[in-house]
Amino acid sequence: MNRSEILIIDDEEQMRKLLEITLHSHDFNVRVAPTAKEGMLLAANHPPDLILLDLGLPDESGHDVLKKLREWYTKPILIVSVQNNEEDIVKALDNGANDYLIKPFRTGELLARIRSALRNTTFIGLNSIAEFKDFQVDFTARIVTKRNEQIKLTSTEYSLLTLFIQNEGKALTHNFLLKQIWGPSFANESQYLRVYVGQLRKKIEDNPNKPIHIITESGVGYRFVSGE
Amino acid sequence: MNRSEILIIDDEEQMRKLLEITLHSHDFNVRVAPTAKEGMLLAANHPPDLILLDLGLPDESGHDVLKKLREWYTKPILIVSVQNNEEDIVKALDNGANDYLIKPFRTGELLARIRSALRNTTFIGLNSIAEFKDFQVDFTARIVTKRNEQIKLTSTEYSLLTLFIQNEGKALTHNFLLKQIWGPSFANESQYLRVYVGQLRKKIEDNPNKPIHIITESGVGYRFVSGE
DNA sequence: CTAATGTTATAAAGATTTTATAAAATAATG
DNA sequence: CATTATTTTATAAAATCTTTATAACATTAG
Repeated sequence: MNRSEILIIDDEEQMRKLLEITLHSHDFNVRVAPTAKEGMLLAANHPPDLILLDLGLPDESGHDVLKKLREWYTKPILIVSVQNNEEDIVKALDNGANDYLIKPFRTGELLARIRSALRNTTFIGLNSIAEFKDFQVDFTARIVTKRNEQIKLTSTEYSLLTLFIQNEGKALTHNFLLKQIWGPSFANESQYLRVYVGQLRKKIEDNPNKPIHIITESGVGYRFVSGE
Repeated sequence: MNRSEILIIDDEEQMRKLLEITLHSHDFNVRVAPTAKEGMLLAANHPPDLILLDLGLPDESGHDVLKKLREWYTKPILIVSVQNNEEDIVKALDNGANDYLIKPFRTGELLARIRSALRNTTFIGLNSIAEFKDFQVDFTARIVTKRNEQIKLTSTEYSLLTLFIQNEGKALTHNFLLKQIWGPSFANESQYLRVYVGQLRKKIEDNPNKPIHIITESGVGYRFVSGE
């Protein structure tokens, strides 16, 4: 349940298949795109937890795709490329890539680098658990517990909660939350947020009518506070 | 200036020198340690912003050093090793290393990977706060505090206060304030301003009748002064 | 000094926007 | 196909913003 989503943007049929099978067998949900255009569209409409990006795409330079993604996408992007020259590597890393792997790569290493990158965004540690007065979140196991009872969150609810916890104390605008969870094209769908904040409150707040964790900032957005 | 500090733990004299010179010439502050023991001591006494760790140390396995460091050290650790086998790489990454470079490496790539690793951690927790004698504003969290009590401002009130603070000391005309907050078509609605200045004063001034921060400039507008 | 005029302050009523919630319709998943 | 999740719609409630009314204050002319 609640697997991390990975988007693969690569034009080689064989490579896509290999990656898809490998990742799927290691408990990731996988989406694939053979072109820059499709990749960016998929990312925008359904932001994944991590993107594997090939530099050699048929319709657009991978470097450009990287730049465009980084205008709004904040989670890890790993480059997977046959290019083994320093110029490409440095350029990609400086444009916001989190890692750069050269094809052909070792499967185990790829998986380890993916785990490492995912860990760094939730960044609290190797076995990270966020604890609050009345509930806790185990980021590595993706499990939310309230008073020792496990709570079932849908993947959207879980992403939203994670985003809130990562920005504890800060007021987050509707715009920001929508872009991060649903993608840039959903920036005006405030109603989505209301529905999901409501569902989250129902699940994690003792009294959903008087929330102590997810506070509404009228006209602005929401703020997560740990409470204590 | 504020350069990032990097700790190098490597037993090869030549490698240490090379890294030290390279990093120093790229505006990093560098400390070096030739052994695991010295490295961990240095890290503990003077935590750097990033650690470059060689796996082949004379006194202790690099993997063990990594594990021990990760018990408390949360910033990036980059492995630099001659070992090019998958087992070592996967083990290091899963033990909390942020990256793994194989010697000999390309200098430009190393620097780019260091920049990348630093980028992913440094943006956490740089918040700008404006402090005044009796109240303060945290712009990143959007929190206004008065004598340690949090104050609730509506979004218009907050915008107005922000605008005042940004132009501290200057007399701001009605026209300017109205245009900035409500837009150019509201330039004549001075009454709006009176209402909102009144509400702001009630919330941030000790004595709203004798304001010390938001001063009326009759016939002109208002002036925000820090007061001390 | 007093009245007249222009400016500012404050409370409160009315209008609008924003938010919460349930529930139905649609889509995705296994 | 059955189940679960997401999107969409509808409506009630809450919060905020706008507008009005009135009072207070200051300045200047007579």
